[in-house]
Amino acid sequence: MTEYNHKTIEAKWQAYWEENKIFRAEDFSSKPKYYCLVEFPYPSGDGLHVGHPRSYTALDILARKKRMEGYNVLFPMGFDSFGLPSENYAIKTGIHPSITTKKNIEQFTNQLKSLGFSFDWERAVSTTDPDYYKWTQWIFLQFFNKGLAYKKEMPINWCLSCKIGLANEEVLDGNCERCGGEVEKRSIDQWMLKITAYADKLLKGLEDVDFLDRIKTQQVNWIGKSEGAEVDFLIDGSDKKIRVFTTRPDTLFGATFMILSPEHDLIQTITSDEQKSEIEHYIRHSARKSDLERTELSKEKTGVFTGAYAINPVNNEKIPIWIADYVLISYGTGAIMAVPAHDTRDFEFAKKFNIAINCINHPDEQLAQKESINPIDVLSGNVCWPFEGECINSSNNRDLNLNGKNVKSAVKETVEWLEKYGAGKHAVNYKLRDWVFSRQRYWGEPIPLIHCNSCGWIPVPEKDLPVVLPDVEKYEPTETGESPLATIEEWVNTECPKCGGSAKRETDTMPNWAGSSWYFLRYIDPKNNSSFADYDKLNYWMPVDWYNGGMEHTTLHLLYSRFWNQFLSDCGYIPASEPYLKRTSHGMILGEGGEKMSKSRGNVINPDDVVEKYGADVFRTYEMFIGPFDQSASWDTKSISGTERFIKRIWRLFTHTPIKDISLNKDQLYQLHTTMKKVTEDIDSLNLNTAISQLMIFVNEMSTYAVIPLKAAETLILLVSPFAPHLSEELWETMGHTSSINYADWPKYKKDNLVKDSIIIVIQVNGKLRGEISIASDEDKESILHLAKKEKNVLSYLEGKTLIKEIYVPGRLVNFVVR
RNA sequence: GCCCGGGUGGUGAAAUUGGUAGACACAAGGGACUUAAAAUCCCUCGAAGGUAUACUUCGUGCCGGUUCGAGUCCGGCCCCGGGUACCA
Repeated sequence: MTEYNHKTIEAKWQAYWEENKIFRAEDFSSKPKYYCLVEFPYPSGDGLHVGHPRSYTALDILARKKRMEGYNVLFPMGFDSFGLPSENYAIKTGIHPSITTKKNIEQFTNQLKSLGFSFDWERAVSTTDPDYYKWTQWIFLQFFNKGLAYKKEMPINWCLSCKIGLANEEVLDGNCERCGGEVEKRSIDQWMLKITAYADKLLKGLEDVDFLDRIKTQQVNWIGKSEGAEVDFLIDGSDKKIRVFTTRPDTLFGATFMILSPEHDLIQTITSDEQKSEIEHYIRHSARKSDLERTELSKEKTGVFTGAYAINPVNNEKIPIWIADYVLISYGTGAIMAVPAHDTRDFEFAKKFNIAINCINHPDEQLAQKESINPIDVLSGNVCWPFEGECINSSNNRDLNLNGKNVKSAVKETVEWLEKYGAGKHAVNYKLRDWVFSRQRYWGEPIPLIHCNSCGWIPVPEKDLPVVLPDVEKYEPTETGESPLATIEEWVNTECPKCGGSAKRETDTMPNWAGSSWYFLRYIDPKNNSSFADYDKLNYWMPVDWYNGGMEHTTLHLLYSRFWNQFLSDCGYIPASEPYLKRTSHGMILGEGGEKMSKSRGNVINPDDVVEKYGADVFRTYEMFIGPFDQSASWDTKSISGTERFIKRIWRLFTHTPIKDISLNKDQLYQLHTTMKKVTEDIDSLNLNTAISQLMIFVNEMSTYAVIPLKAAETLILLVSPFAPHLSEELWETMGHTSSINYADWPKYKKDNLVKDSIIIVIQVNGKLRGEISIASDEDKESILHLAKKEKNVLSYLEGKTLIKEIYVPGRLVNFVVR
């Protein structure tokens, strides 16, 4: 037998798998289905990063094991190929993004194939493929038809020197990423998707799925549901009202002023003449502030008095109305009632501008002590108390008396009172905002709408989809901030599908998030021309059983794709409302120094080099052995030799030691079945580092055998096969098997074999280790205690002492408590 | 500030969820084979004391607690990483 040569072995089996379509997922198979999903990559010009295979290898291992366990596994791969780098490259070089994209996809495909992943390549999709984005556009039209897509004026990041709209990730520290120039906010009409209509459903859906807790928490926080009340304040000397949202209606008696956001539309109406110029100045000033400044300068509160007063509905007191930019137009109603005694931000503001602070909530004594706050200071208005307490000074002569009540019941009672007097109502608010779905860019899916002056916005008829991206010569957005598509007159000018009159196409394109919001559905039926995917096939495959991806996608991508799935499910196109049963996230692979890999740091590891030198099997095993899957890990070139030795040791074991069909002794059975159990369970929980270490233990053990029992050899190779599939296929074949190891039965351990003849019992005296004894595994408690007491070192600790207690933990230890 | 993770040898990490802390590896040191090197194999490897592979003490970020027994549970604190940011 020759030396281990990864190049010939890996090439041989990769070709075999492809020719024999070993990993093809079969629609409607009678086997139970299992849908394994990894996030598809953006095919960047840099090629595959060593971080990509971490997720792919882990789920590949799972997929391979599931196949061996008799599942019909769907494990697909595709490309999220719309993206800024291709477009920026086109702006620089004039090379069409589709050419760059095609080239990059080819490179990625080759790289992925060289790693031996068991993807069903026949189902590969690419979001830039018109056959794919036809359905992205179609889904958008479903949103439009259901009234969930609407146009609204929204700010974009505008680079003053490039004259181009920038994505948020292209703005670095308030400046343009490529020219370093100044970036300002500019408002333009943009398409929005009403994800807020699904806020509750997205929240509720989390109850039924198995996501890592921290992922659930992130989703919950992002949606940010808060309950409270909307309260109307009359404006003194006007018929207008200011509506505010508050989570603490119980503090209404402590409201001593109001604040409108600088963008609030009542400002012009209510501002007094003498305050007008100051107000206008403040509005202009805060509009010019970038997002960065708003947050950086967040410490110091600013604001201006409008000259107007509002009437507090619970006590009819006149309170001043201010404007301040710490109140955001995008949250709630863009206006607040300020209760400085019980809100830290309002407290800061009141202190700075000398506004009254009325304490109406007596701190809970215990809590106050914990927070080291003296209630006296709160009562006098010197310290803010935003926590739990008891209402004081909170009653009026119209049946509202909150005094003595805690926060919860006071909130309830106030809301009831407000509703009775028509001054407010129970309300719910979300941090989640509607999704800005327009980009003024070339390289994205065209939004399939046509604007007609007489009919308004009309969808492109389904038969005319996809609206294909036309060729352009220049990829830069225009002087006006419109998409480069706007300059192609023959494309823009079209007929109204409804009245036949002249009309114009929408020139905005969709964001990068669009294509990835439903790709897991297209894998199920990637060639379908009449619908995005066949219902029966969806019914067979969905939901995804296990979805793994990066932690960086656990808010937006996860939320967006759940939203699309829920929506399509509500429309009756998909059976299940939640797309993913289980979601995990892997940690990043960092450079050797523990820093992020980047060209500028010069610490980038190219997976091709590793495969060339060590082979795919070593690379895969190394990445799984590197550390706990959900935590980040630093690449360590030296450590690869550990897994390299492991792989080569298996090869040598099979090629240099005789393998005979002899039975295993009791100890060998114990070792084998312990390994079967550990590896099986560890793959199921993706604890792949410990699965590998158990395999190493077993291989080390087998190296001491003079003759290897056939059963042990076969079982080992089956257990290793998901990790090192090429090596395993090769050895499986040399052992005389004629069919692929991929469909061999996964080994099942027997409990009977997990017992050893003799075991070691540890003996402690007062909790300290003093000795150990070897006993038969069925030895009874009495004789174990008896033997333990006789152990010579233990004896010296028992002599002259009184035995108070004997503790026996079966199969583990004995502890004598003495005095 | 808030919400998550995490802190264990020189290094990456294990630890059956309260029961021998450091499995499995890397690095290091020593040895075997070899003309030599690579590869391979064997031994040592938390710290201190001790001739010792006897044994003892200390040791899982820090302080305290619960327990026969704590890396693991409870209370308080410090540091590191990620997410988020005036959300009323």
